Amino acid sequence: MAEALTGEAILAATEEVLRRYGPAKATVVDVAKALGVSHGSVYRHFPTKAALREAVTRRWLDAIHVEMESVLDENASASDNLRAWLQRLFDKKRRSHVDEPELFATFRVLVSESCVIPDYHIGHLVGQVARIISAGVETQEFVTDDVERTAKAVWDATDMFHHPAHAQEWGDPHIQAAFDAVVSLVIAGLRYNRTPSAAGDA
Amino acid sequence: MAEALTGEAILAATEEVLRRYGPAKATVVDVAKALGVSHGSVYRHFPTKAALREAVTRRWLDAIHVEMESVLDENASASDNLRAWLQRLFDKKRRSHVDEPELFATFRVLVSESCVIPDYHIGHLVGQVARIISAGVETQEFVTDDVERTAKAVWDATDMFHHPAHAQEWGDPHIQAAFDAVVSLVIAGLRYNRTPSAAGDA
DNA sequence: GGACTGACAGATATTGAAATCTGTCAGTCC
DNA sequence: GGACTGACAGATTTCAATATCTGTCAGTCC
Repeated sequence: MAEALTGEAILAATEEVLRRYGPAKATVVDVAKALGVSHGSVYRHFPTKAALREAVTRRWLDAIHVEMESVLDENASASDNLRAWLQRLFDKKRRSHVDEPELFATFRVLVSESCVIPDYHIGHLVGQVARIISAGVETQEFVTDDVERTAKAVWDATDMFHHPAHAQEWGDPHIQAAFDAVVSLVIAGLRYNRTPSAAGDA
Repeated sequence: MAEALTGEAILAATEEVLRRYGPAKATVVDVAKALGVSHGSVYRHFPTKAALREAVTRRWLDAIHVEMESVLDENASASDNLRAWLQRLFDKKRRSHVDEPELFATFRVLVSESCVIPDYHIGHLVGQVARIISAGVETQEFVTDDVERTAKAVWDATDMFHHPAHAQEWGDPHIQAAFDAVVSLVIAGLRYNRTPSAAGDA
């Protein structure tokens, strides 16, 4: 007998099968075949095909979360940190989409298959934005009375630069200019932001 | 013989067929059947099925453009005008999506089928935003050195409240709060906005 | 003579039978 | 005894035959 079948080995094989066949064709039988076991064995470690795919997706997203953490620079201004963080996220997604379109599409499908994964991913990244904004509020660079709410607004306002539904627009030669314009507008807004109830005054 | 077959009659029949059968099933033969003519006659007025669909779509979008014009109030502040305009657009799209999901989906498909229609639609609406911002700059309510560029940034920043790709999120009970937060952030940014080259200073 | 028809060729969509896949579980093997 | 197998039922997918649709055009009708 070879080494024992581990959840980790199954995850690696699943990712490989997904890369090779894409999300529509990758089957549990393929994964088992790649591992040289029967597909019944895979079900001993993961209750369903959906759970297996979700585990692969979560592992992939966690790597992105860690990478994004490393962008923050304690010595930089909050504006610069926010701009650099957003730029890094945009660059990562855009490059992934341009350089490996099939792989990008595969993970796009995987993320959208799950009900909890998108919330998990977005919640984590908005949390990072909130930390940047919070630091800016402490240095009085930014003004806001609700950091969480404002972080979500920044996330939403930059949506077209991270939401995969807009991936096709990321190839446009003017996309970087559009990104710069939105981020400048958002950062200007953070310097003097009010809640809607107080924002009507001219 | 009945009255002569007009382009207008064909457009009306096409819209009716699209409403009834949806974009995937609606055929030129159906349109001809609805008009009591052979499908060859339809091709005397429109060179292709795509051209026919595009004409229907353009007529539909033009009605929206006219409606949006009527939101502007010369006596209101630029902030109020911008907020009201964006809110109206959001309400229109959201209601259309919630009240008549099939019809909304149909026109969503029609718009995405054409290469020129989306640019036509977005160009027109961004032009209206530019006029609102321009008025705000004249009254010194807003600050920007490039109205067109800023108008596009406002459009992009509010993307998730008008782009049909986000329609499914419009049913979320918190969506209005998210809208308010983004619009407040954007309007705050318009009051003190700079180009990226000058935006790095803290 | 100009608006319309209807048959046609090639392209596209539909359908249902056959193949494959998911998830289960009694049984095998060390 | 616990990890694994492989046959199985029901659900899903594939594929090729069949039907329909698009766009054309010679011919019909007023």
